[in-house]
Amino acid sequence: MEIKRFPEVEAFILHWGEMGTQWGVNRSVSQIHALLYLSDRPLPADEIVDLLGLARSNVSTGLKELQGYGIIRRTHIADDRRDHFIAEADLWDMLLRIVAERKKREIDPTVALLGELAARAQLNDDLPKHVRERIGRMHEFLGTLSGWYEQVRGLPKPTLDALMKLGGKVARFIPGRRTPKD
Amino acid sequence: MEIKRFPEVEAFILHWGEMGTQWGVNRSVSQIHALLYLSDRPLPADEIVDLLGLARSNVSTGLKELQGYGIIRRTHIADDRRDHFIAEADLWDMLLRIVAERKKREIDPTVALLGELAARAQLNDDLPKHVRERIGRMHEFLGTLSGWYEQVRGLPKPTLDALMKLGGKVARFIPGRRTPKD
DNA sequence: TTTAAATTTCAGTATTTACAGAATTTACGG
DNA sequence: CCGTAAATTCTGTAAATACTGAAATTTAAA
Repeated sequence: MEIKRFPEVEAFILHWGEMGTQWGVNRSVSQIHALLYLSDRPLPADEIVDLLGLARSNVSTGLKELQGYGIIRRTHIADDRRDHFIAEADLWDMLLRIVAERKKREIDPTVALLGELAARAQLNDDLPKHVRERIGRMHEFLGTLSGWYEQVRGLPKPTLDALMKLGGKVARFIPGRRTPKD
Repeated sequence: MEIKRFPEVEAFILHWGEMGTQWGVNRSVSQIHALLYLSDRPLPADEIVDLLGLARSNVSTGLKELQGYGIIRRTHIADDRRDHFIAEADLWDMLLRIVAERKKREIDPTVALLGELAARAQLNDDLPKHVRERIGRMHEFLGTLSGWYEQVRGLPKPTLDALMKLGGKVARFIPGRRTPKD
């Protein structure tokens, strides 16, 4: 408790906030997330307001956004009407959820659009061939990447850890590879 | 040529621009990138100005930013003083460069900061144990992820393609795995 | 139910970011 | 070198985004 008083905590929260803005996430939202990540107990909105110096309404919106990502959840504390919030503590879970949500919001619609464009491009004979080809290639690339993520997302955490450690060495196991050196 | 006249091209550029903003990239910058991606010949800044309806200054800045990412390059055309620009056509190259640059700009500094904080946290006895632990865990996680990317980035494109196709099946090859089903 | 606390929505304001146009610098051809 | 075209930097303005405080709504305990 009184977690915010420590300069290390302060620094972490400020940096996480800046980080967020660079990736198109509202600064308040990522600060709230940082605070909850470092807290070992669920915090009510009021307390977040006090600790971060934000307006209550702002915190409310931020909490909703973080719940949308699925990286914080509401809990309840005995003899307290207020909602309390706690962050996902497992970093794999956190990352996989964030990526999944951004994929859903941004990549999936993009793939869908590219699919339509590619289809329309087939019918339009005026369209230069290289345009048709490049839209098609982007469509396929993003689609493949999406499919790959869907699969990887389902792997158990220890497997993900192992794959990380393996790094570039996974290449060894690809069938029909020319040079099995690296 | 006259590439911009086609509705499919228009749609692609507009969508790519919106996409950019969602990831913290300036709309003009990503529109310029989209245009160059669809163009089969290098374009001078003037032409980009005309096609996208942006100010010359804005295009200049955007081109510099894209060069910073390493996903467009300057070329020269015979009997033309002006710089011309062409986009990386290979999508693996494009993606790997973008991720590498964002890693350099955002992740690496974060890992560095977390390292300092973790070190400072060791000395500060007042700091709650769980805070120390969580900062440390985040540090390690992002560090591992970074190292993994450095390795994967170096793999040849066909290998990357193969890994994509393999999807979750790579898990099979992890040594000492309990259940080799999926 | 009633009432009060808790939360969310909304509308106005502030801040940040993007952009255009002017001014300046750089690079090239003569 | 000199003059001109091209490119960049800079400054003020416009647009988008974030944020607050007040009002409205929801929730839950009495």
